[in-house]
Amino acid sequence: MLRITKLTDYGTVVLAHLAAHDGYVCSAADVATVTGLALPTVSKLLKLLARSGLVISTRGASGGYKLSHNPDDISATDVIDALEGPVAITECSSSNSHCEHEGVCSVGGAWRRINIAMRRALDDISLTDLLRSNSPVPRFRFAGMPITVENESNLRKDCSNGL
Amino acid sequence: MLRITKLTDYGTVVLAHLAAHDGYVCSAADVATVTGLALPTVSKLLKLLARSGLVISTRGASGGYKLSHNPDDISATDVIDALEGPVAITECSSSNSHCEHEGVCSVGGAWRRINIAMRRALDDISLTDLLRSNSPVPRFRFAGMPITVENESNLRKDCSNGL
DNA sequence: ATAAATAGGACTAAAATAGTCCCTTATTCG
DNA sequence: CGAATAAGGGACTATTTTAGTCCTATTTAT
Repeated sequence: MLRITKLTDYGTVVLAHLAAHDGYVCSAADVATVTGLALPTVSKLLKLLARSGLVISTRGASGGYKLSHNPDDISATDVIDALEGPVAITECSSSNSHCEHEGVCSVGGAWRRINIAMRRALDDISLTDLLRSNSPVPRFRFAGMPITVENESNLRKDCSNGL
Repeated sequence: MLRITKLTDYGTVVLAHLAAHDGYVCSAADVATVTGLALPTVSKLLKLLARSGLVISTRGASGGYKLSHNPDDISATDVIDALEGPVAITECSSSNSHCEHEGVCSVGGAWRRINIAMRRALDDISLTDLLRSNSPVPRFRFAGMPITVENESNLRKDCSNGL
């Protein structure tokens, strides 16, 4: 569970390479050679990353990619969203799906709430954090269920935003 | 991303039913009828939950299932582990797999560390929390990267334990 | 004995992921 | 200008994971 896809993992490697060459454009071929990943895969990754604005592309000869922001300003959530799209933790949690068991479901979106909370936690992890090799295990503290209940409209807004 | 499977979601519904009938054994058929889930599916879920010790089964006529512990003492991690098995956040993060890109991987298990941290956070969420309907979005605080680096043997222990 | 249950596993179908390839468009450089 | 380089977009296949069903064996109450 809580699995990120291989592609996201590779994506982080690719971003790491760009971060290491801050400011300089690198072609997909360069990245593939250095990272040892297959070119078509790197190509696909960079296209996705470019589309979501994490990297800036330059077309044509001597073109390539570079990070659009400082690694400190790219969050783990950004990377995941770019490469896995807005996916929900459960079927029912995506805003426009309707669960056939809604009538009898006694879970009531608990997992969805957890997912929202996790995403918020991941917002605070930057690409820099991800790259700091041998960094220790981060700490997420479960700060409990707040007293104030967020109203449903807030939840939905979160969901449509890619939870 | 961070998706739990449908089965885990259903599993929570099933556990909710058992929690609501605390102490009494319920047959898979009962649970299926009340929850509206298909019997074969409920059956499969309960078998898995029994195998991992979350529920206790009684065989034979008038047999069935009941929770093995108080809902307060069953964590979200328990449920996930029971139904999805020890799955790693990335390929490389499972202890006995070897990543073909290890030599050039500059990510160095960052996602794995995040996964470990998340699991720890989920340890603090109980089945009771999950069932409290309309409960607010929980809060996980990213408490940062600790100064003290956990040594590798500790990490491995965590991993083999299903990270 | 018989009926009611779980245990275990095999099996099929559906969905998500991974990975590759082809063609188009833009840009540089000779 | 034209050739080479590189990204953009999308289609497509294969693989893996997940979902869901079914069959047979075993256990236990009546």
